[in-house]
Amino acid sequence: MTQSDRSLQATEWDLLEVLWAAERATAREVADALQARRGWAYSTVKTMLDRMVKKELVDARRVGNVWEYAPAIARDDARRGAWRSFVETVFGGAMTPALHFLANDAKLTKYQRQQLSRLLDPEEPDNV
Amino acid sequence: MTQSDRSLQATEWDLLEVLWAAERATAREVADALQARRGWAYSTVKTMLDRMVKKELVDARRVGNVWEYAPAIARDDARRGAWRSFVETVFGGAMTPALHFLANDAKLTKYQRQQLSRLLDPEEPDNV
DNA sequence: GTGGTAACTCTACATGAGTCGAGGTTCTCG
DNA sequence: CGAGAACCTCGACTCATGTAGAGTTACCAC
Repeated sequence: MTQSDRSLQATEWDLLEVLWAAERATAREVADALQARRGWAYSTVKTMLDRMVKKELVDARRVGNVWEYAPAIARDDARRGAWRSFVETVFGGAMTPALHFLANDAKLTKYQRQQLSRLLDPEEPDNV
Repeated sequence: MTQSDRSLQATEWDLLEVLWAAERATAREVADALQARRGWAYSTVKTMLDRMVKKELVDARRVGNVWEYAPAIARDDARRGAWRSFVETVFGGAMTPALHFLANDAKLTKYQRQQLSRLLDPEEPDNV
């Protein structure tokens, strides 16, 4: 249950990025951060934060007369979820074709391929 | 321009899958295919198809008194676009962290890692 | 205690996705 | 030709997302 199914919206990622970076932040802080790079008004950010609280994507707590928000989900979990849902919608959930695509058709540069390859086969193949 | 920016919706993938598989199909055929696996009514499918025509995701042509639809974009292009937008929203567009994630945190099975590794390093490294 | 300022709440509206039902048009075949 | 079936068009409704202004409250400095 909770929120783990529905994958995040692009804007939700934006908000969460700020929170992951800050650990926690007041609505105003988040708003300022996003005001800079997205031009959103305070109330826009506040609304989004509150809606995300309802979805259990962020936690809110009142500190004095100010609201403080913190991410309710871990970035890695969010990323895994996004990857899962990517494979799900784009490849009908089939991992093999997805990997095949990445290796052959994703238009990675030579360097990126090497990089990925190296990451997959580390010199010291131990710690699982 | 055209549609290449906005990434496809999950339902749009469903519709397109049918069209990619069939090369082209009448509204009714698409509707039947999706009726089976999704329970959508004919008019639902028709509406979606027509909206997708407007977005230039599919082509439509009248054959006799029936509409025929065909994909307007290639599946591989759609997949590349989806991958691009995945990296964009989930990793802020940074490919390196994205690859790092895939190699380390995506919870691939050992077999899948091997598979990917093999795909990246083919025996015959020639035809670019 | 009063004004100013920062923060908050509430309500609202537009757009897009998702979802049809009702009713009109066109074949088709007896 | 007439009845049914098959197909299509239109309008419509709900919910989520994106976006924010206006008005209200809380707090601080004087």
